[in-house]
Amino acid sequence: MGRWEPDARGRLEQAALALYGERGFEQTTVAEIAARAGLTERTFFRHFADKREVLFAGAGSLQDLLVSTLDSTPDSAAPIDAIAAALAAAGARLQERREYARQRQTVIAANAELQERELIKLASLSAALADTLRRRGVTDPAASLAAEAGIAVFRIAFELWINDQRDLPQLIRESLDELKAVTAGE
Amino acid sequence: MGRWEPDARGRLEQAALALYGERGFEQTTVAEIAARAGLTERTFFRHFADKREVLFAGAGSLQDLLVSTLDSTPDSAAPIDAIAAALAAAGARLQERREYARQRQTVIAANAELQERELIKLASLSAALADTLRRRGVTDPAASLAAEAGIAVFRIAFELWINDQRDLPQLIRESLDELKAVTAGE
DNA sequence: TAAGTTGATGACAGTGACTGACATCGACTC
DNA sequence: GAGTCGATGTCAGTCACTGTCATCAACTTA
Repeated sequence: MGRWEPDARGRLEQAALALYGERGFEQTTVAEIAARAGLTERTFFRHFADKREVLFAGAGSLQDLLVSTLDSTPDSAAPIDAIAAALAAAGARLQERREYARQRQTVIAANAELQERELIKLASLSAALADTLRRRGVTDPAASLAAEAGIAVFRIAFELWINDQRDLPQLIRESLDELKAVTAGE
Repeated sequence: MGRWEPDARGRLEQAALALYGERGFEQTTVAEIAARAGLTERTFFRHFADKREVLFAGAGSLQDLLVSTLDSTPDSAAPIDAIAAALAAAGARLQERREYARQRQTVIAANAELQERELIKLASLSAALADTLRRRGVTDPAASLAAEAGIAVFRIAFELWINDQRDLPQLIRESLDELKAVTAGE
């Protein structure tokens, strides 16, 4: 056995989610999280840039999945449909950890600072999707708009999924159809 | 003359924007802002909830303008078009203080924390617009989607406006047309 | 196998954002 | 003239976050 218990990072993530759920984000100190994980406050900040980031560690891999799915979508698909397909794939991945996602979302919904962090992660996803579209030859502002609209669709569908029990990829497709109906103008 | 110089809040806003522009947001302490305004740190926090909020004091009145404009739009207009009209009105107001808006946006663009705050303000705008649509009888998720899509249109148009010299309400209308083209599916 | 290196962690002091409690004092009221 | 009020100042305290140096098991290399 090593000098330390393994997976310090994972223990910190678990301890943080548990404590944020029990007492709330603001009422939890980083020192308490670290203590529950058997570590010190200083070590927490070596693994996570700040107190919020511990809830968003998985965002990077989700973004990778989104981009690679979008990249492997045939160019024949319209940009907004290609994005929706990528979002549906990401949605399927999220759905595998429904209980975790729900618990995490409850914590985020209870705190404005965490919502801010979530919004900037979604904006980062949007930027990555727009970049990928541009590499496929989609010009701006169409690329940015398709990405932003896709993220909007995802947000709406995700919110429905948290409350209902329905299939997230399906909700994403339905939300996209709603958006198409809403924007079908003049 | 009163006991204190007038408009302490306004002086704090000016001092903060100037200092954030000169040295950057992180390199500026609240004590420095207060000193430049002839006040103390404690007084800063009586006027603004935190160090970021001093840049977002005008968000409330912009939201009021948006909502009242949307409220006075005839029900015959499609939801997305009513929202675009409200956004164009808000755009016209922003355009009256172009240089201020540009300076402020430069500061925000240079700092992730400020971008987070801006995103949650936009999300709040979106929620207010969706609420207003619901009061007009638009059902969800169409109301939320129209509001989110509208905010996406606004973001894209605003970014173009900062860089170009073109008319912001016009850019908003053009971005909406782009969105309609992008989402015109199958 | 002894010596050196590495990488994750601990210990500790320091800065700055933010808060609560209390004091101050000109303006305004009666 | 006494009392109240509202904006500000003062001060002590908590906690997020950072820089620096020490520790020590595992790994490397001669």
